[in-house]
Amino acid sequence: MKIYNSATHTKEEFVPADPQLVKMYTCGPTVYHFAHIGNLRSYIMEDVLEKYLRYLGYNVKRVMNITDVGHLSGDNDEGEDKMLKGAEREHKTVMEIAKQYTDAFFADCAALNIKKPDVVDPATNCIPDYVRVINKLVDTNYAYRAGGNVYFDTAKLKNYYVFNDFKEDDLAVGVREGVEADENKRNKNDFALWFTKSKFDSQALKWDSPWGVGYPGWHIECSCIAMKHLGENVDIHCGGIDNAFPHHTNEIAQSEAYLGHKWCNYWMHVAHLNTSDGKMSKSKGEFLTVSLLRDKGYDPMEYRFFCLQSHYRKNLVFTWENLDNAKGAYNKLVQKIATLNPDGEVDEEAVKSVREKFIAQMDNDINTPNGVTVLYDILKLKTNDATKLAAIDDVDRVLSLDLTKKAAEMRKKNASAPKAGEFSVICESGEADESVEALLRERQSAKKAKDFQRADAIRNEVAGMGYTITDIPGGVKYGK
RNA sequence: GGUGGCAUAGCCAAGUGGUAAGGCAAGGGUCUGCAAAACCCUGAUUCCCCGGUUCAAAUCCGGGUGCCACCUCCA
Repeated sequence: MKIYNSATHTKEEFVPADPQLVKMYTCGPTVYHFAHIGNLRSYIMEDVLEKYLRYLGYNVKRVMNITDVGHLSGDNDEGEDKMLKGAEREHKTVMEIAKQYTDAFFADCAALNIKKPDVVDPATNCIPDYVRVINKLVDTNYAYRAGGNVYFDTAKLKNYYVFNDFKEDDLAVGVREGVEADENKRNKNDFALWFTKSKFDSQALKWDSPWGVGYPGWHIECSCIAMKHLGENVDIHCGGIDNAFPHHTNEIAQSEAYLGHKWCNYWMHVAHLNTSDGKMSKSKGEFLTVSLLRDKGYDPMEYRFFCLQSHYRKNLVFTWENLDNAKGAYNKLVQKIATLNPDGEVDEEAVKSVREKFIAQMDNDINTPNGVTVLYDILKLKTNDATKLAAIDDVDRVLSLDLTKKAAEMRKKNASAPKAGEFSVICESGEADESVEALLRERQSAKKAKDFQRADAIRNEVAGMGYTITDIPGGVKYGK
């Protein structure tokens, strides 16, 4: 498999250090609020990567952190910790907030068929690891104490800027308003490993350490949690593109300074889901969550399909119109699959050749748009339906779009349809409505009597109530 | 200001030197009392612009233009 490695800016053949086991690390969410669907885009694409590696026969150990400490809040920064801010907003403790939104995050993931990583570890669970690593960094002079805090000295590294060709002098500090340079830092991009004093003193969770009571910096979390569960090297580290600098850059700096050797071989960064006016955020515009999508009548699978139709390294613009486009395409696809007859013998050779085609596409830097196209190729195949269904199931182990499951549901719904000789009224979605059904029966009588004016009038009336109706052989379907 | 990325039909989107996949929408047809659904058919002389390399460029090179991201935290 070839994958684009942000660290080298090229597509490279993926070769794990241990051919039997891929060690994968993913930056997890900060659990101070619900995830928005842009956050979830990254996790969907990383889920595809993980499942694809398994599909290829690798064992995968995937680790994810949960950030529940030590995170500055974003815009409107008044010097508060994000977690604390969430707690104040909802009149709960920080730990309650962490639990609530961790659960909400994994519920969203489940709805989107994102597999839970093999190991999930909250940052607050790993304090001794941070202390051990920071201690060594201080001993080896990679870190220094200043103003009560411990900082990493980026000048000690030959190649600090891994992902971007930055020159330190050109970097603007405090590009946005309200951010002041930290006087304690020796170099512009030195970062805190441990705080005992910061511009805000309201941090709720604090721990004892050799440098005083305080809490860890954000970057040290991921390095230590990765080392705790994956050992001294990581094959592939994933995250949103916004994390490349400084977060991942800092992870590399501290990990390699601590270990004394190369730490992670491949870096996968997922581009952003934007709205028409830029980066999606929780505070700007509509707060787009999985539950909002559901409230608006979208199935989470439709959103997953929307994401898969686009390449992970390309910005994707979210508009309701674009989502409708994906919704239509997804449902049309399921509908086609629902017409396939599952009885019959599977042609294993044909499934194998579909598999090869799918691998050829996905091997090229996880090309999911082409992976999805394979589904359409399958439907056009000159083979029996059972074979097509088997091929779809095989590919869907990676895409996880619940295709045959949804198709079976649809088939079942259609099976409850009209019995011969009588006229059936079938409610497709929403609550069955007696008055609508009576109207539809009246429409049928009108049609029989060739009173089409009356029949159309009834259709308009029912449409006015928010229903769409579809005539089918022997009956009529209606739904919201 | 610096750095990185992107620019392909109404929309989503693949394609990294050999003459523009796929999907959605739209239009036409079949079917239907009319619709809807389903099925069939129809799309870019051209890939942001201008130069260059080459027998051959959407693909490579140079120069523009536009958009996005990062440089406080963010997926």
